[in-house]
Amino acid sequence: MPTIIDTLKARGLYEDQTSPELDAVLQQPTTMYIGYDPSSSSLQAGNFVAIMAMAHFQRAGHRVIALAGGATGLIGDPSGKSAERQLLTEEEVRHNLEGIQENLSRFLDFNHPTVPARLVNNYDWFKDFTFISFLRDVGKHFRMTQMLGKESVKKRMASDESGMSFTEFCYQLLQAYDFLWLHDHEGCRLQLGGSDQWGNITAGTELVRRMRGAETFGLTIPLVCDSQGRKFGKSEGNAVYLDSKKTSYYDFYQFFLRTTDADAARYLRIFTFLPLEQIGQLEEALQAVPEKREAQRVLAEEVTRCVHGDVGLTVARRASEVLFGGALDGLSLTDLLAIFANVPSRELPHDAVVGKPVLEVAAAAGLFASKGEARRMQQQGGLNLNNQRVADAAQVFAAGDLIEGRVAVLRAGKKNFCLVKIVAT
RNA sequence: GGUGGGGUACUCAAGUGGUCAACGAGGGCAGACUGUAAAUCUGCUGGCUAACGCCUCCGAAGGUUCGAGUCCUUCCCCCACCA
Repeated sequence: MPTIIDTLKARGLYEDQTSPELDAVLQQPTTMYIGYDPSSSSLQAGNFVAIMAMAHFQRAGHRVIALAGGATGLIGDPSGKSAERQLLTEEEVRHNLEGIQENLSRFLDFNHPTVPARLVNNYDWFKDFTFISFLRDVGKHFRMTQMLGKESVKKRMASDESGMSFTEFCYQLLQAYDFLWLHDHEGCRLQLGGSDQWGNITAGTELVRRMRGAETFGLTIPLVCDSQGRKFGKSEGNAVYLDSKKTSYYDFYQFFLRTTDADAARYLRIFTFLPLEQIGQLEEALQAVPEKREAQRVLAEEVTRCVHGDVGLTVARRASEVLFGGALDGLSLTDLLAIFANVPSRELPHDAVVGKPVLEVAAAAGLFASKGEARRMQQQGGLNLNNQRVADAAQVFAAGDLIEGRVAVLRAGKKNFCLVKIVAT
């Protein structure tokens, strides 16, 4: 019978493991955990890879624990960072944890009859830990040479401009202790993480071995990049979030729909639960008739449905059809509002819109940061009103441009839409 | 605490008295071509302005000067080594 490791490998979710014996251990249901950084109130598409790996574990009958780094988030992980990072306040972290919990609930079954997922916060076991007892009980088991030998530490020490603070240096102790705590209290034997977490994970297995004489394991998943080698999950310079308040259904769907051919099949394996045979077929279809973009479409639909449900998918799909369909003429106000419910909009008084230059309205609506930016965009032919190019810089917003006297659709470039709604003054 | 090196726009990075809203590269955005792809080509990338131009900007605050990113003083921060 294929193990969870075989599944992960086949889907491109496997990078490395600490010991070959892990394969045998995973023949039995095992408790594993993965840590999330609460530096944002919503998980990003970048966290997606880890979440999928975790979901595969749960589907394979293992017990999964999501660890929110409420305490470690107050310190900051130096791994993969070139510079010291900003510290979050305790309130910020608390707020962010709530959002993360909500995000995770869409992938993990917290009510599973036999192996319900758990969410824990390491602040709970760190908050009453005193510095002295931590040094005595935990610090004793760490050797300086090993700590200094960590890749994340070495890199920073060798850097000309960044260096590293004691606080960040201690991060690995905290993460190692997490593993120990979960081992003791939850019977956790495996930590999963991104490949940049290798050093922190081995610090944990090492600590458990020294203090408890027990063997624990680590498994890393690859850092997913696009075919250009760029880190996955950035769109127009902004991260793609799982929270629809931060990234709309529409933008979320579009992000996946715009996937490059070269990445489509790989993303399908990583980000969906579709059977590998079906993905193989989509891959062939993409070769044969690339312009149909079938693989991208399925990818966008699957992922959007998983994260935002059927409702989110419907909204995103309808908006996409309309926005890439041409003229908006036949649409009623009700339709428009429904379609654009999830697209950025701005409410403006009638007087600030009708009779004003379109450029000014576009800037006021928040489509551009300044009038100058709006002008540049217009000059380059990238400004559209109701899907019609604004060719004249001096064009004035006419009353007739308002659909049913209430809304108008502004667009910058191909894909940045903004709905202007008129409010009564 | 001492010595040396740094802090310039989204990032990297030039710039050592005027020609600097600040070279260059990357990134980003837009247009053309396409398939909402890739590649390619072109343009844009501090604010206000139709434009002339005005304003803000080079870690912070003062100062010298007709004129300062560039010189001086003090302060803050980062890095390395030493104590």
